[in-house]
Amino acid sequence: MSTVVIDIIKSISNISDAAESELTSMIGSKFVQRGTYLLKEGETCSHIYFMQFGFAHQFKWKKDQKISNFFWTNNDFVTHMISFLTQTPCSENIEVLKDSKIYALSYADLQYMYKTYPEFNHFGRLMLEKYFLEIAGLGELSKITPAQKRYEKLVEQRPNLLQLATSGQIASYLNMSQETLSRIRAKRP
Amino acid sequence: MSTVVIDIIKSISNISDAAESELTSMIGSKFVQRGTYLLKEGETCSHIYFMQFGFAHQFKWKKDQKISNFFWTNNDFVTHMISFLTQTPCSENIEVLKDSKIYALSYADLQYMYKTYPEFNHFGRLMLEKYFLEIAGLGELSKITPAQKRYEKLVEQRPNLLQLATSGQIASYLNMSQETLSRIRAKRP
DNA sequence: TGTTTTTTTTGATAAATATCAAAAAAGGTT
DNA sequence: AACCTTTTTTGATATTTATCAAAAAAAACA
Repeated sequence: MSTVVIDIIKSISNISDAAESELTSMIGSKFVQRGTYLLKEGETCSHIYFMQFGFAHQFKWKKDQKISNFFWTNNDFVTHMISFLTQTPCSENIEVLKDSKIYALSYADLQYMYKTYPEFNHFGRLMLEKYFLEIAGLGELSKITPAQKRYEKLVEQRPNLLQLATSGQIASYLNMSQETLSRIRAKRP
Repeated sequence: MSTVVIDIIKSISNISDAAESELTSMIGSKFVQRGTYLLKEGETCSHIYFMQFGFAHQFKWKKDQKISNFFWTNNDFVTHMISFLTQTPCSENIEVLKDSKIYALSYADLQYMYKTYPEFNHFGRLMLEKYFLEIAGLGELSKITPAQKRYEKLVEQRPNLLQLATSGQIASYLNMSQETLSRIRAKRP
């Protein structure tokens, strides 16, 4: 019995039949609806998720507004990596924004896999590399000034985000008010 | 013959004698002087460095000014991780800011180690985790507004940086002009 | 110690962007 | 289609911060 996520894992790294069998029993798949929280601020991130399809973001409350930090979509590994690695509480939320199919692996199970099947560290390393590249270039983006260049960079680097996120989410991600984003978009159609 | 960096690696992960012996012959140590570039924009990052002691930053040119993105100091792994992982050119520079002692491991040698000694992936995973935590929270920091809160957060999160970096470097890191930083500092002594 | 050079601070002004408020447009619902 | 709700746009103003210029302070050097 092979799930999509096991196939993904096997495409990243060879694992033994024994490891595959254990993993299969550990990894739960589920459909999650828009609006579901995978993580709330104050909690310690207990799982790493693989998003087969869907859309989610990490955000922080600022007054009564959600400020998006990252977005994840098809074939992304989703987690609050700092909280997950250090097993300490985080101050962000992860919310599913479109109905999604995800697979979940708990921190404890992952540690068990590393310990029991040392060769699984190869997968762990590559997963971390993939996650790293997913979220890379974020610090860079928010430093660009003025606001218009920030938007242009986003259009260049993550055009698909423009289809998936609302303009309020994009504005918060780009660290500008919704009105400023609207004005930037009005300028060059 | 054991160097400091081999001891560090062994403290992170057990490696076999054969792996240790090969590693020792691969890893070159050197004293690098203030002003030395470990990476220049346009280049592909070929090495991962371990900084035994010293101080370095990653920066980008903006007009004729250096804008700092990260800082590294004692016991940090230093590299342009995106360029290193993808082996593609980067648009940033890594410059040593204080005389430092570093150890260098090339991308090719690291890949050889992963391939020849699969258990070395355990170290690779933990090194990546450590690097990840070093640079974490950057995207977050630069989104905070107003400028004063950004500074306060830095004081709280990386107080040692205030001793190591010049105020021009800190201002560029916090995405504000040197004058603004000066005014913020004048307010609360 | 005095002199030069660099860095930091201060002041005045300009530019970018946020905020508030209202109008317009777009989407949903019956 | 008509109505309601939400989102987006537009306008006016206020605030934040950058920029430019000069003074003051600190550091480097003779």
